[in-house]
Amino acid sequence: MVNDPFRALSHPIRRGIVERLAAGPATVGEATAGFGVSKPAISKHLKLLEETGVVTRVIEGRTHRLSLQPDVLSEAADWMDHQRALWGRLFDVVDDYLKEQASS
Amino acid sequence: MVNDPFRALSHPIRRGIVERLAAGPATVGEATAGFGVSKPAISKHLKLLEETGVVTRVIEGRTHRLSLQPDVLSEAADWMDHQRALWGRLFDVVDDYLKEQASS
DNA sequence: CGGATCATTCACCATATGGTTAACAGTAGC
DNA sequence: GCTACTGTTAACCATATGGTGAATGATCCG
Repeated sequence: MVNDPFRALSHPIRRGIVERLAAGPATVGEATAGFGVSKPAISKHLKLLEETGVVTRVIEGRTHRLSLQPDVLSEAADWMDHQRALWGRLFDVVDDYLKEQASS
Repeated sequence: MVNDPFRALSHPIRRGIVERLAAGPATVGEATAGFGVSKPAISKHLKLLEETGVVTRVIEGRTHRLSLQPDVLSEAADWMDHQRALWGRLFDVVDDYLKEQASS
């Protein structure tokens, strides 16, 4: 995981931004309104989202248009799916283990 | 997202631990061998995994048995799935947008 | 030109994260 | 009891993260 999308998603404000961009591209103002932090704070979150490749930016005049980069997020989604497939079989294993403990 | 599983997954060593525990419960030694960091470093990662609820620990004699807590990871997996469902429709939107730009 | 708007960078601060070595605590086994 | 083993805690350090107010850059519009 070169770009570490999980690092990008490890802060609630950044997840909020991703949620809004999942509905389609938006400007910085649109994508980040109402988080209750200052603009420099927002700028830093956007910088990290860009560095990790989760978001791309196109400057249009004085506004910046942000877009989600699905490929990078898919890395994270795929990893999660893979793990879930494995731990799905785990419920039984844990069950067995607990029963074994209870009977000993 | 109270326990912030994404925070737990934001470090490669912690993801490595989760990957191993996805195959079933293991002791600290088993789950964390070969990461090339000291034992205190491992202890800290485990502490965070426990605090976020991703991993639970049962002390058995002098070893600690670690287990994955699927519910907490499911929160993250579900969020990712939800976002993916949304951004899946986005490919077309982005396509349209790029075409519009190219033709203007 | 001059002001309003969108957003960033600068300088600064506090806390979190990630790592180390050394010491400690508990358990197992001879 | 003593030693080996499993793992944590303590003390420390460097860097990253997350926030602020003030200043700056760039564009749009009257």
